[in-house]
Amino acid sequence: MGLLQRTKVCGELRSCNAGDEVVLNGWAHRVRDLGGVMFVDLRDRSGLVQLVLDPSAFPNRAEIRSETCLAVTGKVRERAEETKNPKMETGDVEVVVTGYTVLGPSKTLPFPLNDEDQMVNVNEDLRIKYRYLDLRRPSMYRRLAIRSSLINRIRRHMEEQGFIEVETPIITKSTPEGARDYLVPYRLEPGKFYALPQSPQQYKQLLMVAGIERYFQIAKCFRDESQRADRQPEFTQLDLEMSFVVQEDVLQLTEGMLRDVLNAVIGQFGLDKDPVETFERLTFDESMHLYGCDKPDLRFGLQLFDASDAFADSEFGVFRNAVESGGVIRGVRYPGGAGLSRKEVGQLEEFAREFGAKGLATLAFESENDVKGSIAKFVSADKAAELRKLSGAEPGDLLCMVADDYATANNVLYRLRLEIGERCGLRNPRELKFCWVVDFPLVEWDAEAGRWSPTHHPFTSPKEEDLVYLDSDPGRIRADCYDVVCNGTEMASGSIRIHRTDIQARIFKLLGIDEKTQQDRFGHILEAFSFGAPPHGGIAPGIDRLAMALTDTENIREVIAFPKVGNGYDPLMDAPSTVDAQQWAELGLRLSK
RNA sequence: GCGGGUGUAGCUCAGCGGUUUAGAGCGCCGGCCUGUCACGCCGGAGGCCGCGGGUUCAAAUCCCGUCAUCCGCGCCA
Repeated sequence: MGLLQRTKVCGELRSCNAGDEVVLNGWAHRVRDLGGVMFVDLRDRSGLVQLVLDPSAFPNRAEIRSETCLAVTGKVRERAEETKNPKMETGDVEVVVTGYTVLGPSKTLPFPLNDEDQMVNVNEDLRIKYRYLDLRRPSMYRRLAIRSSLINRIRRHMEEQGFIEVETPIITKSTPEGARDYLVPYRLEPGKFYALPQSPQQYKQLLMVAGIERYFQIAKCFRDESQRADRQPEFTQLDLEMSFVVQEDVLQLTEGMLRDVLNAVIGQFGLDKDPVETFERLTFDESMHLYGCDKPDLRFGLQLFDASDAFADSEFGVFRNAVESGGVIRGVRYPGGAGLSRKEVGQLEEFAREFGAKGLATLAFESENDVKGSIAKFVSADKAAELRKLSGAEPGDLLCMVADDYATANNVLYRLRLEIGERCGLRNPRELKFCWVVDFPLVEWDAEAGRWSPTHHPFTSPKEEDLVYLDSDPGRIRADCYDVVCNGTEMASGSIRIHRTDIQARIFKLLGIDEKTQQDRFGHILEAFSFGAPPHGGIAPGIDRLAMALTDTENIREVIAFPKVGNGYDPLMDAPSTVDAQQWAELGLRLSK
């Protein structure tokens, strides 16, 4: 007997189908055997519908258990009014079963699939080990469907804008700058390795030399670095590159694409999100000054304030010394924080210390002119008024201040601002607040290595007007480099690239990459640029992170079908795994132990 | 590499200022039940308390180590 194939899907059945003879395929989501009558909620990807079985007709009905895969024939019936279930989409009807076939019996499950409340706490490694079960949950299916729609709409939008998708190699060349590479041994010449791409960066620039002009790719990228809640060893980016453009062109195209696509997905799935609006723009310097970081969460204000001048002549030695030695006094306002207990303020200070603060000075505005807190005795009434003006503090607020070098103070206050925003519930969960951060510095000083290192990558174009600082003050050179930030998370990063070999040579020199290294690592691309390279630039938005933002998930694993756990291990496939002796031999490898 | 959390029944958790037989809910097995929709009722099985060592008359509980996992720092051009 062949497969009894469905004529309807579970989730589509309504009162108007009453009387229809139907065949359904799906899984037993819940089973309720009352003795004289048995109910089964049958689930397929469209939803649930209730089956009714007459026990006398089905003596083997006990074989229908949770997650048994079934083919069912039956007749749709409108339920009696008092037995309708308004909580179910299909709750007005039920299917009276005339026959069924068990397509696939199921063992007892390792965790319950029919209780989303309990599922939120199930061990992640267990969920991932049994991902094929985990993905049966409607909430997981929905996330994958949202991701699919996101990717499809991106592809459509990009093609409409004249881009073509080009696949670039997964097995390619190691580039030791930046993240650690995943390496693949080369069988024919032991000791040589391919690498998996950290991004298709060099290929897409070669495609510009190749005259493709508008390239994109839904690209898998690989980085062998330690994970976070929003970082996996392999992830997906919309990689794109354009020729004959300036920074503004890339910004316009990217913003238009993201807004169109995200708003369409929000509409299609009825997501709990307000439409994405025009992106704000901040320079890197502004962002650092106002928010202490290059990825500000703009869902709330609480901009940092700078009280260095106010405390330059302070009686408070710590502050005065900090300013005298070139540091800063910066702070953030904690709305309503004046009411915090001594212990709670201590916890805030502890929090600040974790990120490098030497201490946390606090000043509570109990009322208009009544200040308390760790530095209150050094703050005159005039100073208090000045601070109130600087910080925007109102009665009941607490000011948290840090004296340190600019970078450390910013880092501490960046984290503290987010913490305060969280505690005060200032984030609107419906909001996807996008912004551009532009004008990043080209290079930053790597104290450990004792040299300049690229903020983005070595092909990033410096702003022409800043090239005058190349020899005198490289840290002052700004780049045509830009990030998309949403709700405090970096969503995309891009730049205009260097297409002139003379400028590229000067940048390599600045970065301390000598002639030989240039040839070994980048010879192919440098030569390519000598054959009429067009000006070009691009960007790469992270698909996983966009999917996270849309689905309100805190963890990247929730939007990836088959993720790895924290140490890069895959409990489902049991990878990485050992390989047999012959494979070692073929690759000319042995363990040095 | 570092810091913090967690690890007890198939799942989620309680117990952890040492003590007799380690508990609950869900699930599972058996029985009853004709309108449930987290069905209900009765009964039952199920535990190297992550692993190793130590302290103690006595350890799930205290100490040390170790492994796994989660979150974060470093790292992620």
